[in-house]
Amino acid sequence: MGRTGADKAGEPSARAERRPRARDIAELLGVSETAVSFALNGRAGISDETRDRILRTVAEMGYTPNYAARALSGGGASTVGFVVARSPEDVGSEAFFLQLMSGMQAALSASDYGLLFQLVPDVDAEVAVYRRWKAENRVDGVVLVDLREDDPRPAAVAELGLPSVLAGGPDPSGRLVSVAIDDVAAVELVLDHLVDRGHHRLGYVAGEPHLAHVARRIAAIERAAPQRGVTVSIVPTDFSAVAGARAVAELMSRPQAPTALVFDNEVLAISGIDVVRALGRAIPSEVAVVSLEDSLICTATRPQVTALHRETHEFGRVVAEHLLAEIAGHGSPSEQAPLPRLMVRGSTDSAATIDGEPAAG
Amino acid sequence: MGRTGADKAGEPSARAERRPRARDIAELLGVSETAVSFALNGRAGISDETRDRILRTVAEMGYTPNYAARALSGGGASTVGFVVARSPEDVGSEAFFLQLMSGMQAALSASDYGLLFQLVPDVDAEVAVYRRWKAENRVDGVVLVDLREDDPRPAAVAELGLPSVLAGGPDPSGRLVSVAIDDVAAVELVLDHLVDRGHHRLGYVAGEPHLAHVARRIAAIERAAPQRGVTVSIVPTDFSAVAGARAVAELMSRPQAPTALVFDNEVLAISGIDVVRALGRAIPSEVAVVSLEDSLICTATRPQVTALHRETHEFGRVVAEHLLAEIAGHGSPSEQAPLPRLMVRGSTDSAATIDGEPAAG
DNA sequence: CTGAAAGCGCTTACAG
DNA sequence: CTGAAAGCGCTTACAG
Repeated sequence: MGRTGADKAGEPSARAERRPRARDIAELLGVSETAVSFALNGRAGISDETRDRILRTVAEMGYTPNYAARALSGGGASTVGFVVARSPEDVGSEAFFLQLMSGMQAALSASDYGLLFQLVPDVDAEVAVYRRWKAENRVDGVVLVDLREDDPRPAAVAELGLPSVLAGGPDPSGRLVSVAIDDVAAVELVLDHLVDRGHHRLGYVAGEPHLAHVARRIAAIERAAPQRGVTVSIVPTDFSAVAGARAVAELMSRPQAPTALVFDNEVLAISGIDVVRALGRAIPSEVAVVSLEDSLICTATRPQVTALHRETHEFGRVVAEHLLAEIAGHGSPSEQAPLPRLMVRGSTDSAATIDGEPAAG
Repeated sequence: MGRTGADKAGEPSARAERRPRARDIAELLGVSETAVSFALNGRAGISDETRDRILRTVAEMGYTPNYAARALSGGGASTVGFVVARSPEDVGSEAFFLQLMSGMQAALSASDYGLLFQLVPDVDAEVAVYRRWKAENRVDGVVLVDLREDDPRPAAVAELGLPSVLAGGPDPSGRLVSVAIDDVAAVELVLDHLVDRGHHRLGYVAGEPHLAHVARRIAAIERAAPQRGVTVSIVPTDFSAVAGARAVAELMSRPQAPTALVFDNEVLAISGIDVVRALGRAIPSEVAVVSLEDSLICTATRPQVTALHRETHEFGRVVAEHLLAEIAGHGSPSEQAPLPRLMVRGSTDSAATIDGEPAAG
């Protein structure tokens, strides 16, 4: 290997830029390898002066420890894992995941952490991945999403002793540290907006109710609607466009049909809008439409769709920072994500301007 | 560590499910650790019978080698790297990346490979990541996307000896193995469709021309249009909605305004459509619209947007398989991705049905 | 506070 | 064809 191998193979240059090792730093400074390791990992047992000298040299030489050696000897893996249990199609339609990952990156690369990504069919496979990663010391922690009822993951990561943060909590069992989303306040924002515009009969086309956040939204809307003198009919779906269309057809055929429809996400919303149109009802004058998720899709329709907008990139950054704190052992308390903003567009307000167009049109 | 540590800490169970090591297999079978390693890595030097016995036991026990130990001792890292050099916003709007990754996963997890993902601001940062990954033996290979002119990456991965595959080639320099996209045929598909519908004056709102695939599309359209008696005006943009709107405004103000507009992607298309509408031109009767990328966005507009549709998930799977072959040392020849299909929708054909709605409407 | 030594679990020359 | 040994670059008891 190393020199000999490189020379034999006639590689680029004789003084091939071999990375410095901890031992090189130690020899250079006349200290032990142990001292270098202690300095790097913030352990007690060396003088402040020695620590400073070492850290300064490390910074100068741009030394970073070999991750494989660390992982093998029980140190950290400098890697965070992110597993998503969805079918490829479901995942692909959600810009959410990529934005979340890119936000996580912002925090992770600042700390020289890598992000190991995996897509699996279900949460049991997800747990199996965690088990393997833990056994191999392959990741230092994981980010969880899409918590559902009877979810095996909180117990699994606890048993494995795998640091983790739930993106989009809270965890009802209270076991997971989370960056939570205040679905109650978010739903109230939507209701107030609709009540303002004179709506008192709502239809809510929900997602899969065994997902924790869907259940929370349903509970929130059931609680907030009566307080505002609003009646609401809730139809759960599997998030598919077909189910969304069917739900709207059913809602609109009722004797007291709703005057406003709230959709769990924008895919449901666009398929619902088609049905409303096919029934000959005008948007927003006869039926108002709101999506609880925002994306470019909401601005592609005419009228554009009023939607709750989250700063997902920032959300991801905060999640990753919590995880890093968790990994470092400073337990970070659960936190609330900033409240989403309601982007008021033409589907609830005919006076709204089209995004990206000058007010004059 | 190990037993002692676990016992002291009072962990779950005395017979904590310690993973088997290569040595355990060797002892069980009465062979040397070397033999196990050779069997696992398909190296010559052991009898077929020994190899079979080892492999059978390995399968029975579900043994997988510790990745960190392998990486440290110069074996593979069982990991593939994927770096995207874009701003977080640009990446988030492209379902393409997530679908590509999910397709790659399909091939990778079948071979127990992980996917290390990183987002960086530019290709120079990307090269720096490759350099570090290579020095640490952290990945066995990488997937490249978004090749541009004067791209430093082909030379860099070659110099580093880092196996790599270009998703969406070909590489004009011919250095990279690629899964290429036949932009010529794709563009011809679009032109034929438009000529069929009687269009002879085209406007092409292109992306950034220093991206290789954009340059290829521009060249293809410049070549194919005259062959069909079509004139085409090309306006490059930076892919932003604002630039798209400006391009359309400019094109439509020309004395001989185009009767059909082709957009490099759907984000450009939806902002272009707004401008066409604002000018009072009807789609598709006065101006036809085609997007060279498809997504849910194209089905959210009215009329829906005719678009070239790729099987990105399958594309990702093929890319990953090429990379695995590359890593294994069986150089895999470059390949062509299957031709995209043209999804004919209302923006070019008023008789087209709306996706997801029964023909009756 | 410091240093020499063992160990993590593999791979790979090298000698039989 | 096989086995004993060194080495990858760290971390961490353990003895000074």
